[in-house]
Amino acid sequence: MLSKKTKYGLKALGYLAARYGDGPVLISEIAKERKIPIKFLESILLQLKNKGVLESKKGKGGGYFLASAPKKTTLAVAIRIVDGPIAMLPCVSLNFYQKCNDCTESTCGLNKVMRYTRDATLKILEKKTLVDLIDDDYLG
Amino acid sequence: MLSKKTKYGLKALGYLAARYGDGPVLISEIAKERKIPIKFLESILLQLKNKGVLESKKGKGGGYFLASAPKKTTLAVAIRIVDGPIAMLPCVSLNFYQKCNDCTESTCGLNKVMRYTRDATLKILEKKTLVDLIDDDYLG
DNA sequence: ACATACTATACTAATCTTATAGACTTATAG
DNA sequence: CTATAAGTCTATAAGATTAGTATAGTATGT
Repeated sequence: MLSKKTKYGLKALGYLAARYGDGPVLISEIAKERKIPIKFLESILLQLKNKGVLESKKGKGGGYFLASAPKKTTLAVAIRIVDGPIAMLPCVSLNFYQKCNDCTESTCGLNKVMRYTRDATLKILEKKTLVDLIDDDYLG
Repeated sequence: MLSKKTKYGLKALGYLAARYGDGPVLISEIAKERKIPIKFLESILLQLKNKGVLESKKGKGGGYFLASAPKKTTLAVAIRIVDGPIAMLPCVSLNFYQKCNDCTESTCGLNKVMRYTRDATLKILEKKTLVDLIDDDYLG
């Protein structure tokens, strides 16, 4: 399961994707519209900014906005920033790999199945982008 | 990510699948062979027994063994018992569903993507069984 | 009886999750 | 040039979960 933090992050990204091109959006607006605790949201957005997905503008008229077009950021990238590994086990993670110290990966049945599952998941999450997070009822 | 507990559980199931038909297998043997803390493993096996995946025999000559042929138990079933939901969000979980209180699921972009991802994952985990957990180097 | 082996309950330390609070910095409007 | 809006940074903390340990109990086979 994704953490609530990650869910909040994705919700916020969806909102910013829908508002892409409108200039900076207030944290408070996102928090209110998506029902996310504002202080919690602040740290999530900051994290996404530090990783280059978002940009921000300080001061009056400031806020957050996507660093690039919504279709440029995949969900795999977004999830990895906030949640960490996408794979079900460290020993099959591409970006957060950690060696199994209790088995031989080349012969491990579990490893094989989990690699297979990871590939299926990534096939989707690396194709889907922030565009796909925009709600159906959004009227821009 | 799956919890270590779940990984241990799957490892143990893989071991018992390889030993299917051999009669009861000692917890201590599984623990040693798969390098799992024995007391922790005990609770995992018990949980799998209570859910009908395993059976046990007490006393001398006792131990754990699969309740049915390895191919009869899917990984989806095993994972749900030890780890809980397979889906990435409660609002798209089939077995552990919880309503989203902050959005309308029918129009939510995130919901749609996560349902799609869940389906891809389940397509695999409901087809793969304990047979697939048997290590390549197992010589029965 | 006695050793073996699973069962049950309780406990704990560490970590992660989900926040909240407050001081600080920067930028714009007027 | 200053008041104020708005993001940034640091610290704190309750609560839940994870990963494991300890201890005593119950059933079984010889």
